[in-house]
Amino acid sequence: MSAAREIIPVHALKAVCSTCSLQELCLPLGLAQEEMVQLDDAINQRMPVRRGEALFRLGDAFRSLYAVRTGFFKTVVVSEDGREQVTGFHMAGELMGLDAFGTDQHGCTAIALEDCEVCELPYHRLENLALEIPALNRHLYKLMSREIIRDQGAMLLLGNMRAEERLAVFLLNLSQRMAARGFSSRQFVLRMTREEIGSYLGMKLETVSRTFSRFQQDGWIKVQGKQIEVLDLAAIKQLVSGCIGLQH
Amino acid sequence: MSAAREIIPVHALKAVCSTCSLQELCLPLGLAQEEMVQLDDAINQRMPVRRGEALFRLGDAFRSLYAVRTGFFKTVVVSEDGREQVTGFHMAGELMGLDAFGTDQHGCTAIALEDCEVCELPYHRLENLALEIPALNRHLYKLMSREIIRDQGAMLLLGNMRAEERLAVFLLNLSQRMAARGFSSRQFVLRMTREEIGSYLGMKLETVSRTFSRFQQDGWIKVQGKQIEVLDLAAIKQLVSGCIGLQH
DNA sequence: TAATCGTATTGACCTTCATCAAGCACCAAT
DNA sequence: ATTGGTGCTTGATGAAGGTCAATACGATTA
Repeated sequence: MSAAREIIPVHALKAVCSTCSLQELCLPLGLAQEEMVQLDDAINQRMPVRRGEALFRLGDAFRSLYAVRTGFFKTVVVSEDGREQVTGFHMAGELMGLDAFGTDQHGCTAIALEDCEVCELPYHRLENLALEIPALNRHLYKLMSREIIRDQGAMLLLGNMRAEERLAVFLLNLSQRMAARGFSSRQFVLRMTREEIGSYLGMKLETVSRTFSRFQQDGWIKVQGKQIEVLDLAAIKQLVSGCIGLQH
Repeated sequence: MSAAREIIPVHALKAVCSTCSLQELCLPLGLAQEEMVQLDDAINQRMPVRRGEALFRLGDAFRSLYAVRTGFFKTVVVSEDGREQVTGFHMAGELMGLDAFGTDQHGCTAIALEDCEVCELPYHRLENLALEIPALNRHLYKLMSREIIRDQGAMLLLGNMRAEERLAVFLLNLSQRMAARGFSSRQFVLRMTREEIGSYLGMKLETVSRTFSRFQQDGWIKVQGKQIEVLDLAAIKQLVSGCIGLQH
């Protein structure tokens, strides 16, 4: 990304929400054409983030929301003694920073799990625009409440489900989100380590590994390191039937 | 709701945020006097809810936010097969329904754990008012992001902590919230059952009970059914030092 | 006062998962 | 090709907490 980027004239970086393929998954969902053009003006485009880098850190001053354009992020909360909990994984079209929206500090740390590109949405511009465009304001409410519901689903998962069920929910959720972006829902690459999956699901990396192996023995999936192939979707769904999932 | 409410003249139910003692904990926090009067107009006052009744249910059409005036609520999510997860406990000054704000359906069920009174904040009025009063709009953002952070704290708790730590965090959190409302932080009555505590903390009611007993043996608290007395706050804080808490 | 129902406590036992440990696979850098 | 690093797999063992069950308590109603 980087090298070529310097050459592109600034105006070419503008006006993108209105033509962006991620519209339907992202912030401008449901805006009228002219409103979307207004939104374009409020956005800083195509900020690259390299693998391993933090886009923002817990405690940083909150200035902007970020939308993932390409790549994959994790968000984490770190406790004083260093224990780390992954609070979510974020892919193209998803917003990060909502947990700080309207406050002055970020509430988590966002780290790129591969080379990424994000759109920056400066808070003050977004706020002003939202006051002018009721549909946008309402959409922001909606995105935040969706985030709350998603977290509550995760609480249910962490509080009530066994290791097998957790991992099944995780796989299904990932598979659905891949499908929503036009990728295969049967075959995909995990961008995160076993340890990160474990942290998110409240189990140890060894248990994640063992559970993957068991799913493979049962013929439900094929695992080769980070490469996952779903062989028996029905069986996995069966396992989690009756559980509330991790919607996104 | 019922009997007594019909008799009270409507004007007597109005104009309260501006004089309500819960201001500092509730929605109008930080509003100017005149803005608060505008808010008064948008609010329906003093809706009673009897113990055991649902204020709203998961799937109900979302029409209003509710602020607890007096009493104590739990919110729960129910999975298809009937498993129930308590997602939060709510006391005076706290808002319920934020997880549905801007959407059309409630995302959880709110049940009164004792006889309660709530203020109803109809969504359409609140939305219109927020578009007029930027400070109110921003405060709504802030309340929602605080809810997200609270849930993420709960995820950390459910994913990383042992039973003792969870219960300690729970007690400390409750104690602080009592103090913030002018009640004793050393002595209070649990409004919820052991099973509800367990559901919230991701453990079984027997484990809750055993852990309470152990705390009592250690001389940290005195338990008599629902009556709790905190004897050694420092010891409890020590136990959770290094854990991210359940802020509220 | 007794009877009943929901709630709480406590014990005995068992399952699940964490922990500790060893070895392997893969990639990057020299 | 060799070395080192990081991440993954798998096994053996133990601890934490779940499950089942018996009993007690406490509030409400008969």
